Amino acid sequence: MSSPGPSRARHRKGLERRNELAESALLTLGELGYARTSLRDIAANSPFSHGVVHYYFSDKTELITYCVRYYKTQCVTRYDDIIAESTSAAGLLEAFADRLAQTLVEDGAMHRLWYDLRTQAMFEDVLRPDVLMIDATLEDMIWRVLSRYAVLAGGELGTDSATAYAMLDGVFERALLRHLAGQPEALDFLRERAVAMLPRLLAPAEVS
Amino acid sequence: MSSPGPSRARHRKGLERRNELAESALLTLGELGYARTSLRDIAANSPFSHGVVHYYFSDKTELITYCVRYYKTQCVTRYDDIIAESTSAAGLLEAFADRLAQTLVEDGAMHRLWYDLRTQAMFEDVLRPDVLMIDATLEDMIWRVLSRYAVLAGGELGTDSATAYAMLDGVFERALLRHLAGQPEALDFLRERAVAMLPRLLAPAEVS
DNA sequence: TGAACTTCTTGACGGTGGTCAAGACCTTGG
DNA sequence: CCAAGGTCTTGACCACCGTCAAGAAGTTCA
Repeated sequence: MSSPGPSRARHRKGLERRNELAESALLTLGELGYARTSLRDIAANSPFSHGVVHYYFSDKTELITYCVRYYKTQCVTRYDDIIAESTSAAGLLEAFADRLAQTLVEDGAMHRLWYDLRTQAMFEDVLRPDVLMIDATLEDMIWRVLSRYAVLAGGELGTDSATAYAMLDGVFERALLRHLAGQPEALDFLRERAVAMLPRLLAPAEVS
Repeated sequence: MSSPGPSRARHRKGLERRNELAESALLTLGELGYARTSLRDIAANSPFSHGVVHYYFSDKTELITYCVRYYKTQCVTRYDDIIAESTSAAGLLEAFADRLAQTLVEDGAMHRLWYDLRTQAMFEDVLRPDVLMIDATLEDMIWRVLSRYAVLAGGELGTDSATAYAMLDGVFERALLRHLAGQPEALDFLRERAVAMLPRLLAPAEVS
């Protein structure tokens, strides 16, 4: 055989390299965006040269989709400690809002990359399965927070997880854009709106 | 002077050509997305050749930003007739939800282009001013619907326009992605969630 | 040590994209 | 009719990108 083949590289310590490349790629993608990131850019921000990508990945899209899947592992447990440690509804509300604002600042590049990939999935079919899978995972993550909040607040949730996640995500996406645009009030907006939104997602006591 | 200069082309009937090119460009952009659309693609979907773009636009980014601004004129009045014609809260709710679902299907390409551009604005500074301006316009558009709904429902609005727009936009964006992914239930999801959301944006009578 | 295999680098190829310039085509006014 | 200027096409340029192949460098094991 002239080439070792990607199936070979997939085993052994090649998996470490794949993850290593994925991490470098995610950093570059978060900085430049999906469209402007080339394989040479990714390799330049890694300890390797540009040719090595085709040793561990057969295709550029395979690298991207692998990165997308790898990205998921970085964010699924972002609020789980808050869920476990909070003992009151107000405390969870505060901690959740703070964590939202914190990750928006610290992981801003990753978040905008996620929005970029999710939007590209509207154009490219190949990205859709992975994007929808991650979106469902994020939805579950938020739903766990809300469920815990409902228990602590002593109420029932009046919304499904899809709607709750979509609404919260819309607020977060807006805050991210404003924050990246240099508007400092975006952080307080996110915090305040998150605090105000969660109680409203509980089922109302009386229906008019 | 060797070239007539873009400032010359900006006057006279050149403005018609600019709009003509912008319309062709928007169609192509909506089909391929911002990243994969080249000037040659745009020209191919227009009555002109690829060189004419640089006669009316100095730069690719100038064409894009012009397109973004031109795009605004297509969507600002999308719900104004509903606002004017509705006579009951329930009627407005129904008409608004139907219109949402209708434009999601009919103008799907334009909507995903809008989300694409808004996301690219997180990476490229040049796009930010226009994107933020259009976002504010859309926010106003939604706010007009909500204000009218509050009047017809005989209540006060319990949210600011930024939050209301962000939440509704999150639901719409989700429905669009699912719709483009071939999930037929996305349309009903959008309709139902819109109908359920608007009443909740009114100020609650009692606070627990 | 040295052969076999894995891993990585280098350099090249075809294709595409933004940009520009030269000239053709068309319109207008004298 | 012709000249002048506006409008558009054609073709080329250079840079960049994905891809691949040939071989160098490193590793493993008898």
